[in-house]
Amino acid sequence: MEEVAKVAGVSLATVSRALRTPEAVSPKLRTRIEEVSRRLGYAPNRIAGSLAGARTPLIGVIVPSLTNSFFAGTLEQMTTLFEAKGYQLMIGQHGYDTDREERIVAAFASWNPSALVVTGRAHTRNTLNTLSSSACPVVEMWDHGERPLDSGIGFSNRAAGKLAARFFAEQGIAKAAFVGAILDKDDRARARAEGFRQEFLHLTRFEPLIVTANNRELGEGGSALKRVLGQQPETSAIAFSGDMLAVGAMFEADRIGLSIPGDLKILGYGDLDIARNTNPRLTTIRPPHNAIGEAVVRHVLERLEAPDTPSVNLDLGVKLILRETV
Amino acid sequence: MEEVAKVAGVSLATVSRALRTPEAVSPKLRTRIEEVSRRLGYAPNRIAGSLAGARTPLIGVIVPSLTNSFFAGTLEQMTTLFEAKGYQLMIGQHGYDTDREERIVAAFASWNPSALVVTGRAHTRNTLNTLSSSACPVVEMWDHGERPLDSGIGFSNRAAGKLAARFFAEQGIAKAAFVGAILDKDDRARARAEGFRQEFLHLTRFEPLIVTANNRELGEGGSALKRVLGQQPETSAIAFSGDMLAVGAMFEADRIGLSIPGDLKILGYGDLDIARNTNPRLTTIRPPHNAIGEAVVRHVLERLEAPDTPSVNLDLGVKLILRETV
DNA sequence: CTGTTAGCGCGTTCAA
DNA sequence: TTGAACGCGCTAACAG
Repeated sequence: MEEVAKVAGVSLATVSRALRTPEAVSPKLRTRIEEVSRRLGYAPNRIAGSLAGARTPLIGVIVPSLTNSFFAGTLEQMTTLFEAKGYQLMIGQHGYDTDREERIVAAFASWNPSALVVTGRAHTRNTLNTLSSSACPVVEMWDHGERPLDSGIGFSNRAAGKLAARFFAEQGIAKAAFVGAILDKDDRARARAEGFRQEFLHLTRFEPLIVTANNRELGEGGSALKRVLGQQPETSAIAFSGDMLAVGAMFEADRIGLSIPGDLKILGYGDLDIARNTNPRLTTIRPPHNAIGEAVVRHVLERLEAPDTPSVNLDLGVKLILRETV
Repeated sequence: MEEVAKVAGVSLATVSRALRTPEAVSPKLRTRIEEVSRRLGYAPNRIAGSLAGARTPLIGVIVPSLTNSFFAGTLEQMTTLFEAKGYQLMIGQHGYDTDREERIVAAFASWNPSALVVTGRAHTRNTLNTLSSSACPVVEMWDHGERPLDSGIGFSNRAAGKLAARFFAEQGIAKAAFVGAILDKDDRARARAEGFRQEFLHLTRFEPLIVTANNRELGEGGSALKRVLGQQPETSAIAFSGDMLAVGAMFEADRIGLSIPGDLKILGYGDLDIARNTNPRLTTIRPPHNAIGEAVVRHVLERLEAPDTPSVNLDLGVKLILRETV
């Protein structure tokens, strides 16, 4: 910056102003400075800028997994939208480990970002402390519940589970099952499983079978199907915690000669691209993935532009996408 | 920090040392300072630390897309490995737009990170300038070619395309096609397409049909199949630039009553989880996804620990995974 | 091993 | 509209 100032024949302060708040500098100086700094390939040091300015154009976002297409989609969307406003995303990933989340939140907070976005509502006490003592807007996304720490934008996973149960119950199904990936770690999947169980029991008086899959990938769907059929052979409908598991089960059903939906009804969750293309096409529950990303960005930007904007707590709801597997 | 120093009865420098280089402080002071800073909930300001220390525990990684499972996988792996060494990933995503890449690289460089990792070998002149004038190790990953800017870790996509062509040619196929997603933007897919075309022509004297898909998703695989069959009805083998497209084509083939591999042979690329589970199981080419992530991390850490470590240019190769669709 | 001191590169007052 | 000066919070020399 010193060099730019020297070449342009102005002071450091003027260079800073020309680049940061151009309207506060006379047009001729401004263009000269801009020209010089371009010619010299000057790139301001953001570290110094942030230290002096006490604000960082950084937004911390923490998700459980980058390979989960929901979070990847939300992140891709948020990256693009925030980038357009000059903010940079710091992305963290904790693999459904709340202790790791704690460390990541602490690390992010120490960059004092403009906003912090975390996934879900289950955090350690320390995470909560760090989050609430950081002087920026905090959004808990992908989950809806009472009293978020600051703002909450998501939907009720429990309600999504209930929706599935109600749908099965209305079809007169008695023997149902829910297959969920890593239910011990993924609170959202667990909430869906619990909602399903509770509502199905309530409506039909039958206890559904709950089976845990070891991951959310296709192959596990096939083995989970075998386990379900082993434990409860008369099962006539299965809800899955993810479309990939459901599709894996469809492939397996095909292999063992089970027809869908005749012999077995299958309900997915996620409405991934694949759900529209299987044979038969997969009936599934669609979470508001895009709406979440957009709402988070919109809300954060509002808070940043008008700091007195109040927090929100939004339930964006889910939708049943009726296709051919039920 | 001042408060911690006061309460612990030491100077600022000692607090800094106790937290940064504990071995340089006497055990009793160290424990006292650690205890006080924990009690006070002191979190060092990384911005200030980086400005003073002239090093940032930040590694910039730029990929074309977060929703592409390859990059997501590599990122997930790199996040975990780097985090264990105290580095934080800054993740950028440019959507196959080199101008956007240019802006992201510039933004990242201005945080002066410990290392910069970009995807591929095609960059704008400005990107190249920024990259080479940044004082940190630079890795171009996922692509292999001559003379990387600094280090290169990947494989030859052209060779992957040739492998597919050779495989088809050996089966005595005359009418083949290559379906690639957004070939106009994705240089790696284009390199595979070109390698395929060149080698197939060379070995069989037949020009293969090259078809561009609009995205890399399943639905497009189905429509691409229809287009291929429309333009070249006798096609007996198709290579795809991604497994998802291939699976979409398999679903569509099923719908129109084409048997695989009898009527049509299908070759994927990626060896995603789904490839092991379709009926029939998908024959595919596996890029060294995990090896890339590991090699990048290992190399960067070496360079960071021993700055005189030389650059590398690694070709990690691909592998044909023989299953049932060819 | 510990304290004192001098910046790191910039944004932002305050005067001019 | 511009320039001089200060300080953001910390680390790294240096001296003790």
